[in-house]
Amino acid sequence: MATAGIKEVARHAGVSLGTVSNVLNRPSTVTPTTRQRVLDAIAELGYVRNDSARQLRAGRSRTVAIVVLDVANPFFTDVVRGAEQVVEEAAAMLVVCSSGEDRAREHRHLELLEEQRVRGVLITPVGHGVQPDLERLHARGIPVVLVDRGCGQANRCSVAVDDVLGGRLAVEHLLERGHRRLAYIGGPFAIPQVADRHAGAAAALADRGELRVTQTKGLTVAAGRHAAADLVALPAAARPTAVFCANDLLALGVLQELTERGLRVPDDIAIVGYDDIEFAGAAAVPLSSVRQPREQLGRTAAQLLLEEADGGATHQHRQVVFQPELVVRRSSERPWR
Amino acid sequence: MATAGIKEVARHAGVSLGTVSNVLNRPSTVTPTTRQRVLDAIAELGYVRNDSARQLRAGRSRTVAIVVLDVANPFFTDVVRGAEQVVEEAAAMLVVCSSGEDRAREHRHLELLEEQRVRGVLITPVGHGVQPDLERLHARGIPVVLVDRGCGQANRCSVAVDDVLGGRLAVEHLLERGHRRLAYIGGPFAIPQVADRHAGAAAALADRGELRVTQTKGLTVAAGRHAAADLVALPAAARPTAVFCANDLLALGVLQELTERGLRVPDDIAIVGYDDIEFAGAAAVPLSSVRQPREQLGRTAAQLLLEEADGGATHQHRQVVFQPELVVRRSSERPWR
DNA sequence: AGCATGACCTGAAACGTTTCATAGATGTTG
DNA sequence: CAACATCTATGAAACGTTTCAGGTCATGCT
Repeated sequence: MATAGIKEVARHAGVSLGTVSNVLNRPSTVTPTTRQRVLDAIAELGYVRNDSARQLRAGRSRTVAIVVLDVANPFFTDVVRGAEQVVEEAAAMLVVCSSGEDRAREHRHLELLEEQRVRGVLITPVGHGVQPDLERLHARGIPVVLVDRGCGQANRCSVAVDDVLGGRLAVEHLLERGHRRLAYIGGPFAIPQVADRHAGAAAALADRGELRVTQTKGLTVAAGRHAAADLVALPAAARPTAVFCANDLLALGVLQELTERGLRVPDDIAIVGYDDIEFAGAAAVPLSSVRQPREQLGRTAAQLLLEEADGGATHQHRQVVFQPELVVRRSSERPWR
Repeated sequence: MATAGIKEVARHAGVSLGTVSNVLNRPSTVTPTTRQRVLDAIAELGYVRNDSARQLRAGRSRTVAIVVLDVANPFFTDVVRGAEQVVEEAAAMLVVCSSGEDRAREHRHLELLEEQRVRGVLITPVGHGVQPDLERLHARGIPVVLVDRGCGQANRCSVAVDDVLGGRLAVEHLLERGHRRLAYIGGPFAIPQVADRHAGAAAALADRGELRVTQTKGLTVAAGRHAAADLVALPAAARPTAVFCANDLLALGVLQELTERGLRVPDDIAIVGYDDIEFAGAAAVPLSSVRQPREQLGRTAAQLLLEEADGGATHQHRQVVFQPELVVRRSSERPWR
């Protein structure tokens, strides 16, 4: 099934190689008659461009890559959707790779992408130190945009969401509803998001109330149930009246455990989660949650990337920080008492 | 930043072009001394293979594509994860495209993939009729494996899950728990999955009970709440004692609405969902659900694809059908009455 | 008629690999 | 020592495009 090339098309249409190429790439420079003859030949032979050859000649490809921590994580799938929109608009192709939080896999992916001479890479890197892989890509002229990670230096573009602000929004809302004994559930604190959300919460609270911190081992429903069990065990007078969770999964776990142990949400304890995943609004008690502009994160990242890829030297690196937004639902709606 | 090629490496190491290529592709045929010299040169120049050139020469690429209906759908993300495992094991790359249920986008993706001369395509096609696009790919020698769609003809590989069996499992479970008045909630019936699950349910029930069917407009939480409202309106004596939903989202909606209207699950009404999404087990009342082997679907599809791509003429097309599995949780656990 | 202009088309060169027939060197055998 | 086998290394050819410096020809101008 070895496919016909431009050469055969040319012979078939009785024109030269260059003319066929012109029909394909600069149709206006070819006489309508000739053009039609070529197009007919193309249709007849079922000719399909060979992208490898085209790229080889061009020196770079028309694909953009996005490397996420986990393809199955709803946060990233939304980011991917956003990026997809922009990339497709630019007639390019988005390839999605997932590192699975594994440095080695991330490395392998980046190697392959480099061999493919991709136009650019959107990435949420594993870990936070220096990123020799990314430095190398950049040095090779492949633009890199950090996603959901700020970057200290100004030598790169990045898009992120202000997690400190997110924490602040949640706590300000709870204060405003009259809560004074709050709890923060989240962990491990090595994850910057977890630490930032806490920092924002603590700062907002200042000395207007107390914040009980429960560190969890992960951001899962199970961890949430576990942490909630501690709260239940407290004497009612000392028990926080509202819980802010680093994540909706934790919040769902907390909700589940509290309900099961006979505490009512929001009557006995209010809950605010983070991420506003699809199921936050569909929970037994619809969850208040801090929403991140996920698709927009992806769109903006892709825009910055294409801008850098096309703009070349004139490009100014930018660090974009989005603001999260609090979505209030039943789990924290009513004023306390 | 135009990168050094094999040629520069050769000059730098004082050997010929072919030798460098040999070091890269058949290291054993090169003397250790020479090999080392070449490797040093490669390291020093920061040489990186150019995949376009390699592919051009080879005539085919090392990437496999998967085209799904929606990247953000948990079902597909799991399928992708499965496929990823197999493809990466084969030192190939998986590119994920999403058609967004849109024929035109699907078409565009397939065109691009064809231009890239991908090694093969895993696809859940939009719609169900004949697929000229797929025929064309196949005719061009690009293997195509259908995912989550059986295929009548035997001229293709496919992997799917037996939805009729899934419906049967759910209803048999409910019968066994003593339920006799059942409801099926799902729609639109134009979706084969919805129709098949219903068919299985109806067949399993036969004349052992009655099945009230409520058609929904979609498979969403909102649709579930809406459908549940109808049930609540029924006089208690006529009300089904158990509901089987075509989908977990529907089931979550039903659960939410029933709870809100004062009906207890599972005491007043039992629920069985379908898909066993992550949140099924984390719902207010953990949901029983029919689980599909999603990752395995992806793995098997990828295996079939690679087999076809490598096996060439000797390849036998296969239609694999997996069996779903019922996961019983609190929403339907207890015997009725 | 002579010439410049433009419109259209041509074909060779280059992109960076891999492959393969062959040359050269070294070792082995009778 | 000749003949032969084995092991390494060589460099030209080919893969399918795009680009670009020209070539050809009709047209309009002087």
